[in-house]
Amino acid sequence: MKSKTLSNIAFRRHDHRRCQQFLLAEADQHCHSLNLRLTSRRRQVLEILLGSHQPMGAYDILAELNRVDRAERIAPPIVYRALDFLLQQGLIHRIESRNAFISCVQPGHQCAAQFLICRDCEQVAELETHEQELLAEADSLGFAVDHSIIEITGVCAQCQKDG
Amino acid sequence: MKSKTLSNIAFRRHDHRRCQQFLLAEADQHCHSLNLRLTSRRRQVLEILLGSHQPMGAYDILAELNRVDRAERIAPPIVYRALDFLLQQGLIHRIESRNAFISCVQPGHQCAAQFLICRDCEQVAELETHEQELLAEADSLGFAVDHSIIEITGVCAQCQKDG
DNA sequence: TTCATAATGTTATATTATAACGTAACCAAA
DNA sequence: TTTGGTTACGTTATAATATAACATTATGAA
Repeated sequence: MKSKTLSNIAFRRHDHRRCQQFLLAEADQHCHSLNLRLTSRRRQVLEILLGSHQPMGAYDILAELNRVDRAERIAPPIVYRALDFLLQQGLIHRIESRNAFISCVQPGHQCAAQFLICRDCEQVAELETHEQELLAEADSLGFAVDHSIIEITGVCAQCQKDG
Repeated sequence: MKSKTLSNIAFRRHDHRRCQQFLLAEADQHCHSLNLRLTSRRRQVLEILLGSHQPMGAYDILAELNRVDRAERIAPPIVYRALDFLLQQGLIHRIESRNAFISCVQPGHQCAAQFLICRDCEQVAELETHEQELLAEADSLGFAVDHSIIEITGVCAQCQKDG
């Protein structure tokens, strides 16, 4: 239990709206500084994810878009393209074991993230710890790492109490 | 780089047939000792996966079943059920980031496995290392771990040479 | 043999994701 | 300010992955 940065926002109280605004501003700045376009669609999808702090499926996001914008009938590729962009920029993560997406609580930190996923309340906590050992190990095998996925499923403290 | 057990079978030469026979025998024994039935369907699916040492999609397995058994027309649920059984017994793993399945090279070792996935040759190496720190961390948050997924994507040494 | 259970088989359908192609917005250079 | 290249968006259709629901068959204990 050495250097540990815990960001288990999902499992704590916090000022949701404020957090959301802060992360949106960070996203704006990130894209602006790289001369990338955080278009209204992309921003809209990011806002939806930020409004949740829980993983959402692509089709959940789609439904939300269509709920808000009742005139249009938005189709899957639009959502998937926005998600791809946000993933590439490290503004969101994909939870592989859930086919779902969640906003990143620490954009710009290289986002080699780890998740604790409660199978009861479905909340997800994002950790940011030393995975150096693991990566060093890959390295010692001559394996050039692009991307790592660490997803730990179980039952969170709250659900254990409630259960 | 402390205690390391490397089983990157995919990235080494080995006697494939012998390895396959050994793992099948282990599976038989495992199920027998727990009074579980490694039925012919389950065994058939395991054999297909053992014959590959690479991840296969459920529909790849399905196609293989239908290729072998030309009389029948096997449907998806049959494959998924066999896969579920084999997963529960820790005889195979699911690679979440690929929607694919691969035989476990160390059945019975609790199988908290980690994978190095080459995005070039698509080979997968299974590591078995200390993920104790990570699990200890989850524990320190009061999180009761069921299952952990660690999947690292990149380029293997061989493909770096070839590339 | 009979019954309960577990496993398999079958049909239909749900869920997740992408291919392919056309249109609109953006922006730099003429 | 047009032109043309590029990037993003929109649309239709369909591919790939997975499961629900229910019928049938096999297994094994009473």
